[in-house]
Amino acid sequence: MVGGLAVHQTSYLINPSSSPIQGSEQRTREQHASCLPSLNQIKSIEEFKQVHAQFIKLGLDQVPRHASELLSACTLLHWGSMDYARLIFDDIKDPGTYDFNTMIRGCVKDCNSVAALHYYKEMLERDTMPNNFTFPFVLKACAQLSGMEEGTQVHSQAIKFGFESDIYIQNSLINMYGKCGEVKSSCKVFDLAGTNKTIASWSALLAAHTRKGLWRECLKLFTVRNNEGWRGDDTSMVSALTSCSHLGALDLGRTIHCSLLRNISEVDMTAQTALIDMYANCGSLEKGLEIFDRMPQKNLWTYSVMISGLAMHGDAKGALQIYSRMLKQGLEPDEVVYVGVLNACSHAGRLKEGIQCFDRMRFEHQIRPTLQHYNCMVDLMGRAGKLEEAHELIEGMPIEPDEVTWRCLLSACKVHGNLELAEIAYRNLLELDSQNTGDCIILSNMYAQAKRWEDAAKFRTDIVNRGLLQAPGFSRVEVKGKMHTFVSHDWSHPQSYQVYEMLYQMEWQLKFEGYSPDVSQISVDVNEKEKRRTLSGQSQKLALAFALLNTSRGCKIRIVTNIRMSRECHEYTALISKIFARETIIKDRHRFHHFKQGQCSCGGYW
DNA sequence: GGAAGGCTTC
Repeated sequence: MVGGLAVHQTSYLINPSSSPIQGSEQRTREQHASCLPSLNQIKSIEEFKQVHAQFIKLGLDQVPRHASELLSACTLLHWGSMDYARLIFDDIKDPGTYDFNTMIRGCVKDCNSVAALHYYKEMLERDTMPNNFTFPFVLKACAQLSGMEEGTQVHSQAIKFGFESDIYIQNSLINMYGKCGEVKSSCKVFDLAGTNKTIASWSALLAAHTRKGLWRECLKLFTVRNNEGWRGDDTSMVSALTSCSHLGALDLGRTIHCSLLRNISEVDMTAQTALIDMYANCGSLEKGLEIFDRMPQKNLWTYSVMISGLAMHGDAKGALQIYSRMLKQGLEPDEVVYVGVLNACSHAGRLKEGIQCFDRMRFEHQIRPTLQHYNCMVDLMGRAGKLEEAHELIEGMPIEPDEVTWRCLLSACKVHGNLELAEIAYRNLLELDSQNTGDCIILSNMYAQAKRWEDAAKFRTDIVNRGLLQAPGFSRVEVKGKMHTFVSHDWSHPQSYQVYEMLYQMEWQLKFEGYSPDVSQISVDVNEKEKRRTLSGQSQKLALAFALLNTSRGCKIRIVTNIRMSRECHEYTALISKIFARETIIKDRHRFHHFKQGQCSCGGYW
């Protein structure tokens, strides 16, 4: 109805009552065809069907050129329909390379890569020669599938057909290997491209590294790219920003932000979202919020990133506000949004709201909870002290719990001192063959706290007997755009001597504040002095001392660590932030802690 | 005769 109306209103159609052309010469047909609307002006599939009917009436659908045009309009325009396109394609007596390419391209656009590969196969079976346009589409289908086997085959066929040095195909290959996680192969193709390289070659290469978690390498390549004079490409910058975000590299992230503003006339939504994520993940939540508030348009990703950012910083109120704004805007939340929302509740101990959101996700938004959601819930309940309920939830889950699930329960047991349930959690971790030394250490510490030294020691020897290696705890701090990494009792840094001297001064001042380290968390039965020595050399403290030495007053200190903040370290940092009047932001394995004037943003709940 | 490549959240 709507389509019909549109057609009559625009009146560029031939009067439907006029007689069809009976096999008259091409020219008459073409004259009629010229009265038809330009295919890319069509706004809906209904309208398209009417035009298609006219083509059939005029016999134009059998003219190869027109048939191809109809096909590509139907596959590629926003209203397009692959089901209908398939009918048109099946009607073409002898489809050419262009038609096959159109179908492959359409299937890829429709995210139906399997169908795309079928058309490619059919193309070869019918001896239709693929051309330089065919391979980018087919490779994109392989990339969508993460199909390394298919991708490699197509790669050899591209070589066989002589397209080895076509830069579009090379870029598609870099992308395909990247999506398959084969970064080495991406690099190989990239190197082979030599001076052919374009800006897209770089961005595909950077994306391949980011996807694989090779963030440092991504940033190194990004620097090389910049030094070679490539500018003004926001896709590459998005990959670089993502890497900064994971590394906590704020200074570099800021530099990229500046160059985005300098080189790109209009920063798009994806880049802005990546900026918000970078700022939030690097400890500068305010800056992230500022960008978020200024964005005239936001999509699901933007909201999602902002919610997770606020959650990580323990701002549950803010996260829930953004979540309602998102709903008000009519956006349908997805499972990732709910991971953020549940995390926010968990980090702030908002048990009631967390349970409400969990229900809303399942019943109102019809999202089946994933293991990640259940893990958030176990964490939320456990840390709020509802240990039995958390245990019940695990037992009743429709999915098998994993290591994370039991570890959430274990650490909640540690916080609330429930040894009995901790033992159950630990047994389950053993059954899952967990190789994590942290689990043994938690239990060992719990026994130590209960003064059950023998049991504590048993768990320590367990670590040795099972041949477990403790992943070294490290802390990173960025000073003048350069990352410095410290492990516990580290002497490898060139400034180590000064760092330990600073540490000594810090502890001296802490003593004046009446601080005495809580050594009860150390499960080895050694003397007090030895325990104190263990505590004072922790990587976070080394990083803190280093930052105090190398940054000026008024400058915020930002540290990223891979271990979970201990009570002792928390109290230590809070006091240092007061004594040295330095705002200190620490990102531990789970969240951010903002220390200011002796207080922490988490309010002691983490 | 006509078409093409790269990016973001847990």
